[in-house]
Amino acid sequence: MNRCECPIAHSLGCLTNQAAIVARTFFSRRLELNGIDMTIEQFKVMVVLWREKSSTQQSIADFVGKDKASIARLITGLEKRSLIQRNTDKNDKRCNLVTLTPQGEALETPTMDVLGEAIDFLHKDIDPQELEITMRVLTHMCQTLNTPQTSSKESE
Amino acid sequence: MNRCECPIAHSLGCLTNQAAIVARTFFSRRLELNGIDMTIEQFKVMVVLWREKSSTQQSIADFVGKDKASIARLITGLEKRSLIQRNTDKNDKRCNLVTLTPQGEALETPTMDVLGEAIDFLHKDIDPQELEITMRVLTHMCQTLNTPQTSSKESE
DNA sequence: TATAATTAGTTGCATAGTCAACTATAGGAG
DNA sequence: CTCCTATAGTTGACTATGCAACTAATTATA
Repeated sequence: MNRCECPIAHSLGCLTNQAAIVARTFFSRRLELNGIDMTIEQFKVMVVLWREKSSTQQSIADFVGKDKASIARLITGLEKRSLIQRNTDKNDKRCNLVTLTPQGEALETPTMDVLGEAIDFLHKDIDPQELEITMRVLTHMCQTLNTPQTSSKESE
Repeated sequence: MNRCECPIAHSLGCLTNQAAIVARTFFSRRLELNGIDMTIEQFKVMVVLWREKSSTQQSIADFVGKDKASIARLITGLEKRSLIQRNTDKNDKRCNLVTLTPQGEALETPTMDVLGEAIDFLHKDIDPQELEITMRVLTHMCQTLNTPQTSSKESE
């Protein structure tokens, strides 16, 4: 049974959701097939660290758009896999400074290669102009729906 | 910090994911603001039941594209909220026939109204032609990536 | 300076998803 | 009729999410 079979798939909301699920599953399997033991969420955290080298948990949370509790648990998972280290910041003892281990650093190239291949595979038979329009519409969608919905509790 | 800030947001995969998250959050808040105590996943199950009136768990799973374990737990949640009933099928005792309670039926109109409003809000300032292209690209994406990835274990 | 407010992180709770192992039922082959 | 297989559902383990309550550290303020 096709995964796009959802009876309310005729809205952008539902369709993006289905597309996101298949994209996640696809990339996740790609990582697995290439022997990379990393979930997609952990991957996102790693992307931030590969760029920033060192970061607090809160700032990672801001980057990937999740709350600090989720990040704390993801970090714990990455720590178990020995891909990152967590150390208290000496200047601000509230903060943990998250840094890569050598193993974590070593995974950058192979992992980003898998990402590149996955993106190529996905983009290759989409008309460039239509792709561009789609990206624009989705970006617009993120911005529109991200606006707090005047529920008086996110007014700040 | 904007939720589309993910540093790898320049692929369709990542963008769809972000868009899906904001769409889910948006709709979820809409339901909440309208006093409808239902998660999005539960909502999807309800949509199937509003159409089919009665369904086995497996067939719901096929419709919404999740595995039977997920559906079993969603159904349990809906049962706790007294929106559905679970009864063994007399003709095939392996199956549970899931049916709506009066409360579950009564929620159809208000809930679908919220969905309609949410879709209108989302679609209203998107060019119809660009919307159509986007839907087509996303549908194509679902089909392309859904194909088993020749990993020799999904060969059947 | 002492108190209040803010910020970073952790933890518990509820929901959700996948996979795998399991039970019970059903249906087909011999 | 018995055995084998397939199917429906349940449950446990693991990962993930968001919210809220909590601690510890920091900063602002009175």
